[in-house]
Formats: sequence, structure tokens, C-alpha cells
Amino acid sequence: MNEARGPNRHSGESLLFLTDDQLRQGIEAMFFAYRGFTADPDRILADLSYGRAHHRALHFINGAPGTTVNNLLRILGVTKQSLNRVLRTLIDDGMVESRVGRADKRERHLFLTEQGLALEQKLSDAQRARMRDAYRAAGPEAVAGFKKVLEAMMDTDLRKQYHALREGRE
Amino acid sequence: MNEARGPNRHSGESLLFLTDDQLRQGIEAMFFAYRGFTADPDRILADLSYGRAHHRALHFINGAPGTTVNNLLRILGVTKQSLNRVLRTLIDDGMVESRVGRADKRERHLFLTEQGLALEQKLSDAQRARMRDAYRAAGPEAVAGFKKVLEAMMDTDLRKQYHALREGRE
DNA sequence: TTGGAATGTCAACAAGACTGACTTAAAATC
DNA sequence: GATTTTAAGTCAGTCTTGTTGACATTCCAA
Repeated sequence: MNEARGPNRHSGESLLFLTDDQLRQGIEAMFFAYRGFTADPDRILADLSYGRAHHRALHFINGAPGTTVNNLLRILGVTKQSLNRVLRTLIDDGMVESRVGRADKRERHLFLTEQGLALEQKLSDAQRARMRDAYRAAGPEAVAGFKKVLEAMMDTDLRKQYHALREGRE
Repeated sequence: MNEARGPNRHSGESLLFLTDDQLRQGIEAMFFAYRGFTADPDRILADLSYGRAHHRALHFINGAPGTTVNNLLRILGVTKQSLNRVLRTLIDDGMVESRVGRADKRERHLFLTEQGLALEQKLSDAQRARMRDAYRAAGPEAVAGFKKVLEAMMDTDLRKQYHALREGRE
């Protein structure tokens, strides 16, 4: 509405995607998409009396086996008290194993047990299935754009961690 | 790794974006990007002893002035008790006005007050600024792909609501 | 007029985040 | 060798935001 007036007027078609309405639409798309993004694992977790926090821990321990508690803390962006509660239940339930560091005995290195690996698989299968369907429906070019925008949306330090994770897997 | 073996092997480059590793990367991108997405308004809200729930309510009331409580309930996907608590504080603080319906007096129509409008502006300015920077950095084609994938990721009913909101603004 | 729908309220509860203070053990530094 | 710093864990308390369940009110409609 009123694209020719107001502070967001623009000369050519090329900037249409930067109007307030377009940005607002993007914000709502993020909101609704994130709901979908978490919906499938949330359903599985509810039956196990686990929450999203447990999923996140499982996900990142799986992605970087042997990671330390401090490392995980940085990635998840929560306090150690908050993570500890979640980690405690996962260790008690035999999903995660905590091994004292060899070089530095203060550190605890975290690993998924077979059981933990199975749960992580189950959760990420559900999440990947939705991701796969969305990717397939949108096509490879859209996926490239999707990642490009998401990456640009991250905080600088989070973007670094995102890249560090990728490199660790190569 | 091992793209030529395993259950996710593929014949051509065109499907590279559907490997488990690629999907995992997309999942992490969503996680980190959503953190960035909420970071700026969260900082503003913290000073006002409001939370994300207040922001969401303000956002959607602003986008559809006069909406009913039930309507908002559907969009936000929370229980009325949960919304009511948030709405109560916003009404008490003079951010939101609740008017009894004219046609149906059971319904309450929700509007932002001037003060509420100002706060919503402040919050969405911060969020839009990040969105704008990300859009600008990624370019219009990437933005188109971004929206395409996000939309495909939504639940069917949420996608309908997303479209309904867009149509309401035209 | 009676049933059902929309709204609101009270109470209780849980997950998951937070802060702050403190301990233990080990490593690093002076 | 003594001191400081770091990593992890723990205890206690708080806050937000979500949940159920029960119940009252109002009002539309069959």
C-alpha cells in the first residue's frame, strides 16, 4: 500500500522487496515457519516428557561428539544452570555420556549413547523430513536463497559458530 | 562426506541440497537465524518487563486492528488463559484497548492505543532493520527463495493464516 | 427457554530461562 | 609453591510463558 509515497518509496522494481510491508511479511513468515519447524520433534518429545531444550542438546552433541559443556553452552546461548538441568536428565536417562577430559581433567566431554543416538535420529528424521519436503517443493535455487538470507540474519558471533560447525563436519 | 555412498546418494548435482548433511545445515541455520531474528526486540522488551508474548500480541493486533480474542488465539497458537494474562497487562498498561463487539457483544475487538502503537513501532523497527539488512545483503532473488522455503515449511493451517493476513492488508 | 458459544477469571502447575552465591578440582600463572 | 583462574556442578530463588481444569457471565440461536 502506498508504495509510491512515504519513507520507503523507491525508484525501481529492484527494491520492492525492501518495503515495510514486505519486511513485515518476512517477519510473519519466520514466525509461522518456525512453528512448523519445531512442531514434529515437539510432538515426539512430549511423549517422553522432554522439551525443546533436550532436543537442542542432543542435536549439537550428535553434531560434535566429545564437545565440552562450555562449548555447548556457547552454542546454545543459555546459562550453565539451565543447560545442567537438561543435561542431568539426559545423563541420568542414559542418553548422554559425560567423560572426564584426558588432557584437561576439569573438562567433561559429552557423547550420545546408543539410546541417545536413536532418539536423536528419531527427532532429526522428523525435522529433516519436513525440511526435505520444503526444499523439494521450493527447489534448489530457492534453497540457496533461503540459506543466504538466514545467514545474513544471524548475529555475527552466531554466524561464526554456524560456520565452525559446518567446518567440523567436513 | 561420502556423498557417493549411503542412503542419500544421488546421481546429479541438482539434488545435492537434499542430502542429510545439507538438511542438517538448514536446521541449524533456522536455529541460529531465529535467535538473531528475536534478539533486537527482546532487548527492548527486557527493559519494559515485557516478553516475546507481548510483542507477538502487539504485532498481530497492529496488523489486524479490531481482531477478536479468538482470532488472535488461533494465530498465536496458545491457550486463551495464556493469552489473557499477556493481554491483561497490555490493557492495564494502556497499550491495548478492548472494545465490546457491536454486532456480537460477546466478542472483544482489540486495538492498539497510541502508546501501544508507539511501542509496536519501536519493536518492529528493530526487527525490520535486521530483516532489511539481511534482505539487502542477500539480494532480491535470495529473498524470493527464502520466502518460498519458509512457506513450504509451514503447517497447512498456519500457511492459510499467513495468506489470510496478507490478503487482509491488500 | 434452554443449550451452546465466546469470553473472562481463578487456581495450580511445569518447563525453561534467568541471577547470584558457592564448592570442587584442575590447570595456569606468578 | 602459592595464588589465581577456569570448568563444571550445585543450591536457591525468580520470571515468563505455556499448560489443565473448573467455573461464571453474557448472549445468540434453535
